[in-house]
Amino acid sequence: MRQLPRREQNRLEKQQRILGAALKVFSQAGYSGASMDMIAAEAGLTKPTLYHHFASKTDLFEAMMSAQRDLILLSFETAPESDLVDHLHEFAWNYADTVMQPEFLALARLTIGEAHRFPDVSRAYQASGPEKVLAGLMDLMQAQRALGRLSFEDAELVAQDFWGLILSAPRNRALHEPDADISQATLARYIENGIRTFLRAYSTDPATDLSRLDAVILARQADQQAD
Amino acid sequence: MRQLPRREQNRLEKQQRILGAALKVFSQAGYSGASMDMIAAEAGLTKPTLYHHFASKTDLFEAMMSAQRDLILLSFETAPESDLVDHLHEFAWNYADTVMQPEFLALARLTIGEAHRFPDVSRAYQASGPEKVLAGLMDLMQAQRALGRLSFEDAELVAQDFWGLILSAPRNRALHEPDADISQATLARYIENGIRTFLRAYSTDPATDLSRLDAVILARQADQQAD
Amino acid sequence: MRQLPRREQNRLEKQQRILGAALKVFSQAGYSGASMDMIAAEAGLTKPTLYHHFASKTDLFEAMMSAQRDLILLSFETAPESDLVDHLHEFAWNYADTVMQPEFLALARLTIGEAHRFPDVSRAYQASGPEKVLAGLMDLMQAQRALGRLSFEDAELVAQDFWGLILSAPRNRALHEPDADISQATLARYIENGIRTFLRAYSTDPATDLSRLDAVILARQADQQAD
Amino acid sequence: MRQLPRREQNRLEKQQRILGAALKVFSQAGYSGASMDMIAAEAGLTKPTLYHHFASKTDLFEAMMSAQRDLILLSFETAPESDLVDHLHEFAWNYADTVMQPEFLALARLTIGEAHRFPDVSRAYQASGPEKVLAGLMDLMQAQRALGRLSFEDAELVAQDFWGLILSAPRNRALHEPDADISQATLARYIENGIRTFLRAYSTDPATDLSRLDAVILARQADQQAD
DNA sequence: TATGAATGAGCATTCATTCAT
DNA sequence: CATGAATGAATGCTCATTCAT
Repeated sequence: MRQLPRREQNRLEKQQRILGAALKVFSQAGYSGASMDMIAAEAGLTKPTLYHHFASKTDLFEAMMSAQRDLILLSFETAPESDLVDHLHEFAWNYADTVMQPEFLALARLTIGEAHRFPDVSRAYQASGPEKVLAGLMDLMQAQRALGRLSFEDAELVAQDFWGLILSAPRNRALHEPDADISQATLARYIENGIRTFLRAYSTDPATDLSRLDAVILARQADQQAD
Repeated sequence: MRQLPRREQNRLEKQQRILGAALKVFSQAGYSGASMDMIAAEAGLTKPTLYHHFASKTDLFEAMMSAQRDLILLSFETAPESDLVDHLHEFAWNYADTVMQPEFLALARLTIGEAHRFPDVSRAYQASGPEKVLAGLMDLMQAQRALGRLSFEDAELVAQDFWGLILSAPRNRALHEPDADISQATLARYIENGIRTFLRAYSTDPATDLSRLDAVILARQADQQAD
Repeated sequence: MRQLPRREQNRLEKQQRILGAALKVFSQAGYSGASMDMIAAEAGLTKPTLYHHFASKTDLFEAMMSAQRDLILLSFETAPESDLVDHLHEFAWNYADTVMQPEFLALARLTIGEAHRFPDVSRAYQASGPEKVLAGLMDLMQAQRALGRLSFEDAELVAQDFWGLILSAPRNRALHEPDADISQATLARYIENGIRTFLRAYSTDPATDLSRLDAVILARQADQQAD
Repeated sequence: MRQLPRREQNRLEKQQRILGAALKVFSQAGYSGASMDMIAAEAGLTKPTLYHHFASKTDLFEAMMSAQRDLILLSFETAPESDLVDHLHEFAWNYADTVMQPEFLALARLTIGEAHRFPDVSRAYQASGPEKVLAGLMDLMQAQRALGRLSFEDAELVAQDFWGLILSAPRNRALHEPDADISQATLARYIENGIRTFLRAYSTDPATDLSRLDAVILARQADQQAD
């Protein structure tokens, strides 16, 4: 398909390797704590070669962030489900699985920690990550309202309620405790409770939806044990 | 009351000054980006004097964090209200006013950004901040359940739902965008919506409580305009 | 006439371009301050191409200096005048116009500044510039002595007196103040005074020659205004 | 007399040592060619200590130049002589002995070579060196005119004539050839010829003055051999 | 107890030069 | 022939930390 000349391909490969090393080192040490030497060593090349590809430390940082942003965007491709509960459940887990990955959390810590130094980077990250998700959630909510399954006025607030209910607690803990890997069980506890609370507040038929939720949860548990 | 010898008092005063300077500089530049020179200059003394009081940069960082933690604890003394809605509303605003202050946010960014380097500090911060709040919220929830005003099973999850509903959205945005000062009006939008959602999900008498909420909100608005 | 194969011609053309770029960059930044990157960029080619033509930075510097020396030699072709005063006046202006050009001065500053590092280059420059001029001046002086117009013993000293009288002051200033462009009027002041002093000291008929000088000066002024 | 606290004295001593090292290294290698490491090594201390005393390379360069300028000013304290010929002779040798010293020449080469990069330094050097001398010379000339010994109109031009006659030739050669140490005999040849030419052009009684000059020259030669 | 001065190690960045293509 | 990419060695400058006073 793509037929790049070998030169160009080599170049891109190497840039990719540098960006990967930068992600790793910056994530672990922060912007100031990371040194170009560390990144070069991690990428397996010398410092001048690094500078051959990226003109400065800030440039490298911004390029790495920008590249990560593109990856984030790829991560949020939800397969839409027709049923309300299926849809919410699917969305929640899809998002949680993405966002709770260690690399993702490390990146978020980095962005937050360097927000003062790189306000633009931080804003851009926010725009292409969380705000993108919010937009997806709003679509979901409005679709379900159109089907008569949800009842609300302000789609944005509803979307944010949903996010806050399912993920804010574990993500906050994960942000502050880098070593604590939060188990799938713990995650399930928050997510399932969050959906339940959400349904009680917004569903037009909470009783049916809550028992449907129990079924979906059981199905998922069975699925997991099969693996 | 205080009967410290003048020597000791001087010493404490100076330490306080150093810790203040450290907070300011670390918040703005991060741990690695901050230099002992900057902190000494900000505190108006020389570097060796700094080292006389704190043995190393890490020590100073940890001492500053510890001191801040104590201040955080002081901040969360809620005046309990008898009525459910009053109580939730009071709690939400009390907490929001504390937690959304610029210095508080800067500190949170710092903790999160340095979580890799100082896992203990970060965990301790978490324990004395958010977890303390959570405990308070759980008490509140259980008291209201005892009065028959709320209906739920797991107090911890309910407390976390409440927190996620009222503050996760604006706090997240504030963490990523250090310059965006979030207006009281915006904050009110999230908080009021959060309480409403919460009542719909957990109140034993949502209709009454929601109209009570409207009244409380109006009262607050009147209060604000009086100032 | 020129029957070089096109290859060779191309090669020489490129070398010329490199030498021009080197002159410009070295003049502005000095030897150490200039980088091969800057020179390559100025010449519009890549570094390895540069190294293909010149084996090292020192080589390039020396080649450039050598080339400039050849240009200097071309510059001093005086049209001899029969009359003493005409001859001195002509010579003085011819020389001044050459030597006070910005590029010439920049080159002189470069040679002097790098005299420690490149003593041979500096000596060679001296030999093909100033010493060449001095030789020409000595011829002039001896010719005029043969005609009975000048009276002296040591031709070299007389030649040097002449040079010191007409140009040492403005050239010294120009060497130290690269931005001060010395006007034609200022130059005229020094040159005319220098010739006058010279005639008073060495002419066999000062009165006649001095009034002749006034006439020549007026003629020149008229000439200038005609342009 | 001077009673500086030992601290301050130590500090000044060390600064002096640094400035001396800077003079040496900058003179030999030029501004760009000199490194802070070389200067620190020459001064017998470490780089950070250097930076403790001078905030940057440019600062150090400028401070060194400024210090040298002060030394230059000290060098030109002529003991005035009553007789015209004595006075000129005395002045010429006093000036030549100062200006032809190797360190002085090295500094002049440095200033000229870096004139592009440090125009202010170069101008300041010019102002406190050559222009100071010129002013002294003008005073001398005017005093002698008042005594009826010289005849001229423009004192500045006369002063510059004198300078150009006695020193421009050897100084120019010395600037371009750092290794060629110009002998006292050579210097004498230029100086004595220069004064002679000057007297022929400006003295009101050239015959008397020229024979007086011969006497002065012989006296000097006798003096030299006595040493 | 507080300070000015010192230092070894490290930092981002650049340089002259070389090599595979 | 010309180029993009690579590198070892500096370069200017800063840092956390220590010591003499």
